[in-house]
Amino acid sequence: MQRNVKQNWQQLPTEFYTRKNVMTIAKDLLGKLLVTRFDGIVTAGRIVETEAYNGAVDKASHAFGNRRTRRTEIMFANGGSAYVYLCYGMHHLFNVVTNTAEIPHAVLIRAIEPLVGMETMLLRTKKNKLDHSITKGPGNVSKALGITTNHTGMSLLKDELFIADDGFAVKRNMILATPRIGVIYAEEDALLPYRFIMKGNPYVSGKKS
DNA sequence: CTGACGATTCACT
DNA sequence: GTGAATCGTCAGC
Repeated sequence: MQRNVKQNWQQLPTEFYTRKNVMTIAKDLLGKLLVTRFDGIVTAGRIVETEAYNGAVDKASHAFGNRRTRRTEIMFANGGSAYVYLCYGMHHLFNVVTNTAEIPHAVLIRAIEPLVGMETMLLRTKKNKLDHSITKGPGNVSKALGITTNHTGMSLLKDELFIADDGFAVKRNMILATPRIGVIYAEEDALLPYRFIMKGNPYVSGKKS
């Protein structure tokens, strides 16, 4: 499998995550690499779809109204940690905690384009063919990269689970902002353009292949 | 302790 | 387009 892979990427520093505007961070995460190195096995992909969750004032956020529970506690930590939770009893959704302590911002990574460790991704997802479905949608991203709720709270500044910049340049006209997926319960906040996608990328979730 | 439900996915009509 | 799978979390009693 993938061991000792050459790293021409630079891990994002804490200052990337502690910024105050979560929509800006969600946009800046497009084009970056989400990397896992569990048991020495590297898998990575380029982020092509994200969603911002704007903390206490966002009805779509688990931390709306500063609601603190065992599950959401990590969102109140300083930026740069993982928030992973179980959705529908079977899907592990990976989020990046942002802003400083006590401000529960987060960015959901909804899709990546596989770059490193595709064989491992195929094993984890029990697929035998590398098609777009392997990392399209937040549940599939976590499955392919081996991320589970056991990783919630993990620091993104260490070397098991992190995000990196490989110099890939994302131009403004490559990005599209849309309403978020699956948050109709959020009433007026459901329509906010807090979802960011790389225009035309085949790994972006939603309609068409 | 109990029940309702979800930041989803996939197979099937 | 519709519905099942599947279980941790959380509000309410």
